Amino acid sequence: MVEPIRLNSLASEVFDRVVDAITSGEFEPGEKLSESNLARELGISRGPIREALQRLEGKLVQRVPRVGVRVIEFGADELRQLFYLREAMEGMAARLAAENVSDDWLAEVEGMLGRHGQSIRDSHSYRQKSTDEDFHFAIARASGCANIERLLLSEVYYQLRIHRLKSSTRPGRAEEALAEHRAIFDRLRARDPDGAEAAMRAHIRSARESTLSLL
Amino acid sequence: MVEPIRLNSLASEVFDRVVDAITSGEFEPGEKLSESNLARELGISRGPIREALQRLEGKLVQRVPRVGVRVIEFGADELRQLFYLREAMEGMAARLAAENVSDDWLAEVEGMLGRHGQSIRDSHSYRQKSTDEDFHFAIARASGCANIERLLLSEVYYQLRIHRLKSSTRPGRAEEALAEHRAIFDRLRARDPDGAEAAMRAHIRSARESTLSLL
DNA sequence: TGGCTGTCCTCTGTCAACAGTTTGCGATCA
DNA sequence: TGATCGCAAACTGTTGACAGAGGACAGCCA
Repeated sequence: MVEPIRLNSLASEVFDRVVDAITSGEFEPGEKLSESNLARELGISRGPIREALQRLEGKLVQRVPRVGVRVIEFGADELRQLFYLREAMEGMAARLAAENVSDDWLAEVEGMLGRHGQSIRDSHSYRQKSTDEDFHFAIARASGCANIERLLLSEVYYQLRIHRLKSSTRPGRAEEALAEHRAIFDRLRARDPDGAEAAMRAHIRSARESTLSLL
Repeated sequence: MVEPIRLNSLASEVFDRVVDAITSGEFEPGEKLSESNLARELGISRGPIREALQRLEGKLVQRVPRVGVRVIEFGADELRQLFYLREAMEGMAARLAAENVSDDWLAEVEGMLGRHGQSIRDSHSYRQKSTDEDFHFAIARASGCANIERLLLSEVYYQLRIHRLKSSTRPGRAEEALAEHRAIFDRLRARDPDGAEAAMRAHIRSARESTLSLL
């Protein structure tokens, strides 16, 4: 079988690069992103740059008409509101997932949780490396609700990554979070929608408290 | 005080016009929107058109790379998922609003509900004319959560309008909805977050059932 | 007759350039 | 000395043009 030729548009390429640059801290919050400069640095014209920056608007950057685009700034208020949104959407995702999950999915996620436990015992941190390993993303996928999956990815998780860049987690929080994940998983395996939503919302409230108490 | 000069960008103008055209039925679901054609018809270049269409991506249109943009098509599945998202976000909005609302806000919304009641007695329909008169939008505003307000507006309400274009409501649904709105309002006035969220979610589930049963 | 192929036209993705606006800096004046 | 004004540079919003890809249609071959 022949490999299909991957013809990413320049705009998508720029989009990915800017997301990486922002979520890795290369571009700092509040920093101005000039279309002309980016175009010069990347060696392309301003069109694709404009397109990529516009796709990021409201997610990772803010635009001021006739002035330009800056990396979003993140205060305690914004962070709290982000957790509210997350609680609402992920709670619903967990509810829907509880109605949908297959035995295969449960087995896979159980393995993931086992690896997470091992990782914590090794390093006492709980940083997910890839989205495939992300428990929350797995539930969003399993919800079968394309809207929720898309919005969580594009509106919530990107912004969360910005915050995680410059904040540490409370000692012991990793173990707590894993225990809460196991509680959610337990309700998913029991196919208990109410319980799954309640467990997920409790988990996210707990993460919110833990995060905000450190500011 | 001098009125600030309103200098809308062409892209915003096009955005508004395309939203109107789609939500009013001038552009039908599935119809292809050609950048070149729109540019010719509106007498401007393709840049602002591209920008406007891109802002609508995922909301009212879908883009296929190298092919173009079509008006989003709306099946029963998509509609159900839209109601799930709505239930999650508006439920949370009602909860937050119950913690935030001022007496002034309550008085204003009580007046709005009174007008809605009158409108139903007159015409037996429950079509909101403007967003200012929209009960749900008022709650989203009152939540004080900018994220939720923005996403409800841009992701949910636009799509709902498409659906309402070509679907009738069950006889008697208007009265039901108003009664449910009053129940939500009652919990808001009592500053009861749990009750407000529960009432809102019950209302949206009820709307979902009523809507889907007609397909 | 049915499917494949080549051609033409239109459209999207990208680029380079122009006009008007914002911003920063230096000069001017009280 | 401090604030204001004017100018120049840089940037955004917009335009028109070009290259390559997709789609329609007619002609060709089995």
